[in-house]
Amino acid sequence: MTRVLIVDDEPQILRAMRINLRARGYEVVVADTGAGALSAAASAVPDIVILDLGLPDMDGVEVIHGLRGWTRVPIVILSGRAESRDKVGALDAGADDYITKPFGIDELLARLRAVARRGGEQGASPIVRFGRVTVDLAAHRVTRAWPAADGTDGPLGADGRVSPGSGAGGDVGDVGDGAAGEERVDEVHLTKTEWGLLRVLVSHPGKLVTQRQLLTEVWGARYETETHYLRTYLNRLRQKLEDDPARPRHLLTEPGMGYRFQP
Amino acid sequence: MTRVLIVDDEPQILRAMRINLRARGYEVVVADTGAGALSAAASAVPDIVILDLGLPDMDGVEVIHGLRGWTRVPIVILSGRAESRDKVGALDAGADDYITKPFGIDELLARLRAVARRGGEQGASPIVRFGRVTVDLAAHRVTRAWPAADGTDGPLGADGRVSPGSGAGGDVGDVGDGAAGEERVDEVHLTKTEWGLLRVLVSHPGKLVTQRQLLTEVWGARYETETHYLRTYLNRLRQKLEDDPARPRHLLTEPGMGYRFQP
DNA sequence: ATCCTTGTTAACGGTTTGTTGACACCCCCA
DNA sequence: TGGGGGTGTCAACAAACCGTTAACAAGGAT
Repeated sequence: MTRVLIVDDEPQILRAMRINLRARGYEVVVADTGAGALSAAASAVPDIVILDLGLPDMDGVEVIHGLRGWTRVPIVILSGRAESRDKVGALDAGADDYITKPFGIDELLARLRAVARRGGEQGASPIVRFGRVTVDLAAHRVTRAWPAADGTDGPLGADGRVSPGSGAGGDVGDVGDGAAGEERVDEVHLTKTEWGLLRVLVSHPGKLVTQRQLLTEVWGARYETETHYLRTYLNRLRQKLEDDPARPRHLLTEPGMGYRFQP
Repeated sequence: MTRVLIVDDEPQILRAMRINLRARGYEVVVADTGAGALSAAASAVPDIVILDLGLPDMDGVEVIHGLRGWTRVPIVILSGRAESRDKVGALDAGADDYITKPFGIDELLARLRAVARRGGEQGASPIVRFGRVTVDLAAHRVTRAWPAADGTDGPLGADGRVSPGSGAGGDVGDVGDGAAGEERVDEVHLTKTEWGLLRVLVSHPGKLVTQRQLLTEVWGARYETETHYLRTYLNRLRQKLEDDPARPRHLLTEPGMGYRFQP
């Protein structure tokens, strides 16, 4: 879900936009000062920032500079001033679009889609690595490197049996050629549910995620009590991703509370 | 130097903008029709396109679609129409910004800098190759090379029967002459829908594309649930493009999630 | 020691997907 | 105006996949 930070000092505008954007499926975070905007952008890490230029504590261009110092998040300016000088200043400071009030909500939404579209395509795709596993959240792709030292280990267990859920039509195939001393990199095929679970966990690196949160985000609110799903699927993920599934090092259990992804 | 393609049918505007942009250090290419814009974009490969919506030969949104079919070059719309409906249509078709006339040249230049700032980082080759297939996104053309080793194989199966979905009036004809040791290269004819599907997939190489995204981009938002279209058309594409359509290596299914183009 | 939570494995069956074929529509052409 | 090839849409069936469930083992806490 796209997360939008709205920065405006007029409560009624803030409220109207929050309602509108939430109704369109955006996740909304708000701030009503420039300083609040900068700290909210750092903590909430929004996908888009909507910034009103007429803030009480800071000049709008200063806010843009403050953001651009460390992030390339798309910034859409809302302003009552339609003068060319203001637009040029804001755009050259690093804003991506400039809309003058009054504006239509449809136009705002279309412009948000436009900047989000561009913003989403570029930039380092969010890649998470742990152990020998690489998770590409944008491409929905998981790869796992296997040591080639002994040459025989790999997706096939020591007993030669195909481990359940790996191989068997799911894997695309080896990328490496298996030559001695080289690493083999295999695609790890995850089902929709497995992927959803892994996504939630790696999105909160190092943090404890409660069972309830996992169940609602992956299965839906009605599954809040089906904790055995978590056990089954954590087991599957560990089988596919952990070097020693019986002694997980990255997908950890916090008994009585939930699970934790340890990078 | 940044190359800008200006598309407008009013000579005086064309002239004024050419002078202004050249004075600012831009290289300027012009076109005064939609068709001319598409061919100029393909041959001149501009860094930015400035597009007037009121062209005589094509609807502006069609031009945007024609460009977005193969390139992500930033598109800035100029239009006399300020209605929300026009803006939304153009932006959702893939435009990056929308400026209503009359406009200040300073604002235009600032918006060009804003889109160029982001656009310069990407840019993909309009030609995609995988296996024996070459996809030219700019020319809307797909070719497939056949091994000439045994001399008899090709679009005709070993039993002499025309393989379903290829050939059968679709192929334009052999380009190669079939001499021993040479490769034969055949045009692969794709229908509009097939092309749209392939375009979306190869535009996101290696990434998973959800069923919803494919359906909305190729068929439209109202077809979001018609997943059987995807199955039918993926089958057709595999028949035409995969060496072994039953075991696709490049047009892959991710069960429950979507499809992936694997270069 | 016993109970509760968690881990592990296997199997069933519904759902999704692949595949084929039929049919209506449209445009071009005679 | 009628015919025919090409295309989009839809239905039906087979096959593969994966969510769900069950059963039991293991570990830890009270």
